[in-house]
Amino acid sequence: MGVNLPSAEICQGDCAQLLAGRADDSFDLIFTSPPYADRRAKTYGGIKPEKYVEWFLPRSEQMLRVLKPTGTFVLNIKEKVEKGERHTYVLELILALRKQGWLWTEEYIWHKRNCHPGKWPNRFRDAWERCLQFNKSRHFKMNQESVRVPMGDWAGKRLKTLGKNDTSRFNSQVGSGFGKNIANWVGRDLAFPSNVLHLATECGNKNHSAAFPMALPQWFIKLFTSEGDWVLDPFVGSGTTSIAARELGRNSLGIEIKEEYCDAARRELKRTKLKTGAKADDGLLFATA
Amino acid sequence: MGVNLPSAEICQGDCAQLLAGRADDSFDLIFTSPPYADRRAKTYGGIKPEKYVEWFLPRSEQMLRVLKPTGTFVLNIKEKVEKGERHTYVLELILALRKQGWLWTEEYIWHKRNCHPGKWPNRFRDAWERCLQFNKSRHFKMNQESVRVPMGDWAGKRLKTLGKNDTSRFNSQVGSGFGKNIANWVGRDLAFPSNVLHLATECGNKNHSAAFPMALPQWFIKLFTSEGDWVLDPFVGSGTTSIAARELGRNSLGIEIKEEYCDAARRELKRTKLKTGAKADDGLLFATA
DNA sequence: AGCTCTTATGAATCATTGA
DNA sequence: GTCAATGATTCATAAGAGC
Repeated sequence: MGVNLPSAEICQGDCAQLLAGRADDSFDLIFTSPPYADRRAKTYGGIKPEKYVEWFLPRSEQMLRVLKPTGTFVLNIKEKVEKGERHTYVLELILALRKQGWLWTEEYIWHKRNCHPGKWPNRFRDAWERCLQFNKSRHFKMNQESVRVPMGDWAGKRLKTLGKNDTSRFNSQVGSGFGKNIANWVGRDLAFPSNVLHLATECGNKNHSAAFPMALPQWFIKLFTSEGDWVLDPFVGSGTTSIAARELGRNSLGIEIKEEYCDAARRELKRTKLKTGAKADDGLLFATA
Repeated sequence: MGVNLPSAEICQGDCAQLLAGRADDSFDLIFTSPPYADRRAKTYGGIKPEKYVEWFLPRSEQMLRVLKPTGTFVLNIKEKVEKGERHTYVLELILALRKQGWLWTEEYIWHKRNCHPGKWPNRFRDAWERCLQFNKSRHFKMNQESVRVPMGDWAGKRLKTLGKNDTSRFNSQVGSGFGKNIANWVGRDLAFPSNVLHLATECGNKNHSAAFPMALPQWFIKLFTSEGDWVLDPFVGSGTTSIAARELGRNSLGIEIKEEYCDAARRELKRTKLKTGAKADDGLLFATA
């Protein structure tokens, strides 16, 4: 039993230390939402915005080491407002991570469909967060097909009768067959998404208030890993990333410094739905540093 | 005639020089979409990404001077991809503008509902651009009520067609600036928007193909100015910002280096619909450097 | 007027080819 | 070797034509 089941490990401790004991090139995806500056003050000692980059770099250095060359690092983050201004520590972090050896491949926008209510005289509600994609190499794994979305009625109409536009564009090609081109569209009812994700925040969740909805790590896990791959979240909080990984058949390691969050994450993981025939806690490893 | 009409001036030349002749503290809003690095090579000589900040700063220095203390500067920009990475010149520009004395108040996201098609092995289509808000002081003018939208899914549809409909309905002048049809909604629940704007690019428009839809400057003009205020676009292109300003009863100065764009902007401005009784070209000033 | 269907095209990006 | 030009790929929207 459990041989083909994904393992899910939750470790209590600081990822700066815990990752040091892990092997090089062992994870396919790092997805995380680190404690934002000045948030969770009790947990990480309240990182000051001015010290944020300095605090982050030793941790991202370990992440760079344990990530496979074809792997991806997705950082969900948003700068806070201080004295009426957006703080610049996220911009500085991006520049610093590039200096550390990361490639800044892309910036996805998570559009929070239902963002926090509130009103201020000088700004509107903040309805988006950054999902920064970093890589070790330009040649990383990406399963675009796994996140395709239903298309408009464009394709069906288009295929009935080809417009002049298609014909003329096609004619500009030299020496390839018409059928080859149109074959891409036959039976196609799914379109590739863009770099803007529309996800509602999960509100009204009693026990654990996660920083992001399950759908967020799900999307990136599907996109950047395959079944059996390894997912790491060095600031796993209440375990959302680990649960998403487990449900998708990926192995995972979640690191969390706060004991209560670890407990919550482990509880939730045990309740995770698995394939028929598996015991709920097969493959679960709950080590403590 | 024309006493209460907004003036609209289009000047041909480089804003670095032309702004030098303008008075301090004379504009309420600067809205612009500068030539992106390596784009519009024929017009601006194709600014190299590495040189972008250096190229921009003398111009933004003038902007800082001519902006009123309560005014706002909105910069629509997006970094290009180079060798598989997002370039960092926009991040560096934000940091440099702060050093120059600007406050980075907010970053709005323009979500392009119809972004450019295409497929690549390592990224999805780019569906968003930055609208960076900068100020001279924490105490700037902001008319939040002017951009409220009805609650429910009607809001999305309304925003989508904001440009065209508002344009044709403006003659009916309602204090809200939305046009008469919005009057139907007076008394219903209006909600404040968030910092994510959902607007389609205007494609398939033969006469003037603007980099951004009319609705984009319209939104910021309503938000950050009142009737009779002064709007500046130092890279006005085909005149979209100036037209939006004029239709909303704001005075405007548009600067554009390329003669053909100036001509197009002037043509469009003459066609702009105004309040009843006004001659179409009342208040228009088409100076050439 | 209100539909449907046709057509054009947009601040794109990457791999390949040629200078 | 680097760098510039070209071709291939792709989808949401609006204008316009036709009914």
